[in-house]
Amino acid sequence: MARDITERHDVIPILGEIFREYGFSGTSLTEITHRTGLGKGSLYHFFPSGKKEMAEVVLENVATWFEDNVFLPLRESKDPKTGIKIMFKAVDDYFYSGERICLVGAFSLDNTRDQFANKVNAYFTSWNKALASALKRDGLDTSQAKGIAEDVVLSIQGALVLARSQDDPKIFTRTLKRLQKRIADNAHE
Amino acid sequence: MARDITERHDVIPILGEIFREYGFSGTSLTEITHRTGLGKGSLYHFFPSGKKEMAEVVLENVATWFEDNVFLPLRESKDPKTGIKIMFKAVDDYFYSGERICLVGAFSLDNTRDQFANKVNAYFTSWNKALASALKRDGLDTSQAKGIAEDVVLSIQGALVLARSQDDPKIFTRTLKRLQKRIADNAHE
DNA sequence: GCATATCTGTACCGATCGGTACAGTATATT
DNA sequence: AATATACTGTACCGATCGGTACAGATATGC
Repeated sequence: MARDITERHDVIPILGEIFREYGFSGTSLTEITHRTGLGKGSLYHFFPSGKKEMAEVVLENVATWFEDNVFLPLRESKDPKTGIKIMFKAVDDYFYSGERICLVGAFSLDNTRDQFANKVNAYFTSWNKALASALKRDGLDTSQAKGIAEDVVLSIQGALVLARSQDDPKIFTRTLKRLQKRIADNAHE
Repeated sequence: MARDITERHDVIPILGEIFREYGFSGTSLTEITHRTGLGKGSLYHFFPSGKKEMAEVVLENVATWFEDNVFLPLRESKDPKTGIKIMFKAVDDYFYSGERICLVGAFSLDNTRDQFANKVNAYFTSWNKALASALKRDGLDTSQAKGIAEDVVLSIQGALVLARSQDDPKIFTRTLKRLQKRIADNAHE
């Protein structure tokens, strides 16, 4: 036996960055072998079903990260305001203040959308619901909470697209601030 | 001589839809020959530089459509409110009320971003500036106008991403309404 | 109707795609 | 040390990639 799971685990973040850069169809195994330092032999040992499995694992990895660091605090923080604060901090960290794009967002525009539809859909749904629940516990009525949650989630995605296209990460950080203010303004009405 | 430019012109919208569906790297010439009904011979007659030229032409086509139907009204409508109204209507039409994604947005997340960076960048910059100018003429100060313009443009992009991922176009139409209301609320403050 | 220019189908190219086969090497267990 | 299991490098596969060459069809101008 050997390092087994550990090496596989180490490779996942690298795979994530590659898929982020090139998309699913744009990512070649050659690129993967170069960046990971692993030959095809190792790659197919760790991911017997090939490229698709790699993408699925990466997607799951992203999902659990957000579950632990974003959705859970939103749902279960004693003070919902704290949960929301944690969310914005985590999001800012995760996307390197706008220098990194959202893998899930990228996959949802690709034709890969069909192949990974469930996971992509679940990611955004979870986020939306978790945020809406926090907003409700903060005193907003259901429809208000849903509306603002949707607005926030979609603005974050849009900000990432725009920041990328303009090569200006500040668009992202500005947007995050604007959204936090919007939530604060809506809360004490 | 023959139909010449006319046929080439007819093919562009089809190319646009294909690139929208598959992204740049995901689109194959085989798919293009199938959907357009043109063989490689014709394709390379009309677009001597191949796939990249096709994408560039499509991108230019999108840009001029938005210039004519969105940016120009925003900049030059006598009543800025009318210009903004025209924008929202045109955007709703263009994206089939959320059933169609933004080609430019998709390209800005792909690795193709590097190849088409200028055009992608220009598209969003023009939109932003045109909308900000309309908002200023409507009485907002410069920084307010810039902020709201950015917010609107990025929200539209985000709404398209989310609508696609959730397979729910209503997210898009809802967002458009919300944005119009936000502009109206900000105007008479 | 003949010449000219425009278009198009087909066959083909080298390169690269994702994926497989498998012998060989490392690592652990006993 | 022997054996079993986990890993890895390499050679190779058929399919498809984007792109080219070019002969033949089609249309236009005169």
